[in-house]
Amino acid sequence: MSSKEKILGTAIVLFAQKGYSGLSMRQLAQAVDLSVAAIYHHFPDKNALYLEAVRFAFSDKEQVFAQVWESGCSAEEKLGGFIRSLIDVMLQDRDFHRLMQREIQEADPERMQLLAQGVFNRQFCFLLQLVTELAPEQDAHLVATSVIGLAKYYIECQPLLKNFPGWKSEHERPEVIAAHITNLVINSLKVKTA
Amino acid sequence: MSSKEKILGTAIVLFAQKGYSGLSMRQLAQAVDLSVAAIYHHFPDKNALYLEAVRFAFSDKEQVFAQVWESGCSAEEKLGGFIRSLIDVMLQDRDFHRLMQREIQEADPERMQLLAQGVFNRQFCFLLQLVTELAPEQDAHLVATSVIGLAKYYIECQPLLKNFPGWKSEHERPEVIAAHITNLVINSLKVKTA
DNA sequence: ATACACCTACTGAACGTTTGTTAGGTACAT
DNA sequence: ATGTACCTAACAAACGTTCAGTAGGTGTAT
Repeated sequence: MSSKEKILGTAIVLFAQKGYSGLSMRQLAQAVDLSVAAIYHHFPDKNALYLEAVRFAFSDKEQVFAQVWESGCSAEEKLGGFIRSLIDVMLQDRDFHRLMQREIQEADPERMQLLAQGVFNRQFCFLLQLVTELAPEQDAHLVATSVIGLAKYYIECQPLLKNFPGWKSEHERPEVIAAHITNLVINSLKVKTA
Repeated sequence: MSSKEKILGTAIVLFAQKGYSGLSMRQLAQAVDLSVAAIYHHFPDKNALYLEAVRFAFSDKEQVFAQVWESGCSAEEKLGGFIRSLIDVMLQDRDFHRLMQREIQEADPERMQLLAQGVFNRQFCFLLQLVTELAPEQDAHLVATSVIGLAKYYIECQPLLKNFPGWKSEHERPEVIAAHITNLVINSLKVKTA
């Protein structure tokens, strides 16, 4: 692995942990066992490094969902598979997820467009298509958004949710969360809406 | 309004905007038109100021929902009213909402407990009760969580969602979001689950 | 083969600025 | 006179950034 890749990989983890202004170039340099100036040899400044790290983290998430769409399952099963994959990706790559969260929080319009078009567009379109197939009379965008929102919330709010009454340990198992969301959405789609 | 309250009120807004390490004591001092030392007269250090600001922001959200629970509506209508209030609160007090998000992101277990018990407990219990009433055979915690998660996601991801295909401008109107979520959940509850 | 030029990857030390924090003092209440 | 609220000015430390320099590899002319 090249130094540049090592810097980017480490930067993802540390930016996700500490945020942009929370991570100093010296801390990053120490973490990759290089001098500060060596980082400046590879990147013009801190901001460019951050942006490249975000892009770097985005670059390998496409193929996880491909097998869901390409499977010969029914539309309902595909929806279940997608939800399960979504949760798995978020749970496995928590650094990526946290970086995402920070990006969304900052809500820079330009970067939001980059994110939507450059990263998630394919998956969202597939999901949109699936929802339309399952319930043509519903607002597909709203439903698709709900699917993603539900999955996202369960992952990121788990530390908080644990402290509410009614919580069970099975609620942190991905298959339980996925099954609940899938049920919720599919049941809702079965009922004709005004 | 006392200086201390002015400091806390401004700190909430600025911490929400820039994060803990993103806001310097000098910036805060300038924003409240005081010297840095004056802030240190009221608070021992930056961390204590932050914690007190978070508590300060938490202190006035209880009564918004009271009228929903105390209304003589049906359970279904109450759920709709709760969801609508939830969205309104989040939209109106975006600083509070962003501070919350940052807290959740940091996920300090101790603070999560403080949040759950000291701030949201009453509302969550009411919601739990409502869900149990509407669908006794379902996992009330999971359903209640879904309600909150859906509302939260729509608010915080709107800048991203705008860039996906199928988005309509009506999707940012609180009554549309509330109606969609209410429909989704109520429809789902009507169907008996395995 | 060898000297020279040139490249990339990197270092150590320093630049000026900003950071959190504090000491000492003033103005004005009680 | 005692305390509260605030100031200016300074502290050391950490910050992003730059600069001169070096070690090692590669290609080229002699």
